[in-house]
Amino acid sequence: MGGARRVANDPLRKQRILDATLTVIAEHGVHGTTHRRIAGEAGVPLGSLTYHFDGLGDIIEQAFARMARSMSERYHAALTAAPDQPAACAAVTDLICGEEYATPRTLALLHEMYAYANHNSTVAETLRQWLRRSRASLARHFSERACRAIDALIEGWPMHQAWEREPLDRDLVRETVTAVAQRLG
Amino acid sequence: MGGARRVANDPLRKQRILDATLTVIAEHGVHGTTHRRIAGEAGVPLGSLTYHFDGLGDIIEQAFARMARSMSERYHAALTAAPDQPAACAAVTDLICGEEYATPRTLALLHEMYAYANHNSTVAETLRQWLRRSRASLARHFSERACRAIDALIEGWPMHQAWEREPLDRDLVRETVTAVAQRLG
DNA sequence: TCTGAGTGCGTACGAACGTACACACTTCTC
DNA sequence: GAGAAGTGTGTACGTTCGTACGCACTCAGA
Repeated sequence: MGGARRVANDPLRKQRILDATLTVIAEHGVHGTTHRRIAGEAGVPLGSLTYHFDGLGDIIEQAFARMARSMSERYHAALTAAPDQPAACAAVTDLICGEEYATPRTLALLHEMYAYANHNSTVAETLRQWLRRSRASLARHFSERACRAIDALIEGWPMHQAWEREPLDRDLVRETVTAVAQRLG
Repeated sequence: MGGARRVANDPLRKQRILDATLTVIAEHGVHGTTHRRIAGEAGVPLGSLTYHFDGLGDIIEQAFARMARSMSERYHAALTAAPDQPAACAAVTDLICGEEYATPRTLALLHEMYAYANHNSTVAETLRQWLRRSRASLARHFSERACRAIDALIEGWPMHQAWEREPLDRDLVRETVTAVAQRLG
């Protein structure tokens, strides 16, 4: 019977492995991500990875899914807190310029995810979900057309800026976002 | 003496290998790019790669450099052809919506390059050069502040759109670009 | 206390990889 | 025609990878 069910010794191990995976990807890229590096980063034995996951692809897919979920939540929280459109513009400006979203680690992971999604349909679906949710968060404050333009700005600006020497001009970002929001309704 | 200089049988071989490398990267990602796949795609023997290049990293670096140069030239040509700012806005709209720049293959390669540049300083420098050149092309028609915003749009919009089902709304893009250009000088 | 089912891990193996290198081939000089 | 020098390639080697799997361990039920 199923009664003799043992419980896992370390229930958080799966999540620790996924977090370690994201660290390895951010540091070495997907092309440098291996079972052994992940195990070393997470401090777990090599066999633990094949026990909890169905291969390296499965680990990477779940790691990206985990990242997408946590980013989606932060995104949603930042935008739903805004009472009106000017506040929403400020929130978007924070997302673009801020220290939370546009960290080097996050941007590196985002690039890796976009690149990997081109070759893995599961990650591609995860990515589409996250784009859909972020647009839904924007739609509370902006017209559908404005959403598309602002989404492009949120996407492109930090990515470009990551390769510049100087920090982003916050006033310029806010002015651009506001202009787009007003012009497109 | 150096007089007995033999000439290469196939002087275009290096370029064919680099083009094949880009094809392999677009199809399998950097993480799935190997000497053997490149050789197969280019139709050259395996030993030919180690003869012409100093390892796989060298091949990838030169392939990305080749891509950046050709894209930079197209970018420059599209923008210098525009006589005034409205024409430049149209050119930018074409870059974002067009069939030339925003192809699935090009976008996939761009993502791979951005991701790889985080872990390879040579490719990072190549990327910075290409960003500098594209901004210089924009600067012929727009203020420096407008350049930054438009650059972000060119970057972010096709990348987002690649994951949508429906094609881009050309009028929306043109209106956004024009609005940003006017508002920021 | 004994048993058995489920948990978790150390190790080993086949495959694929990057790279080196011995060797054929071609063309120029004498 | 003989030798030299540079071009290009087939193959083989050492390494590292992903993954499988036998085995130790733990505890619920009898």
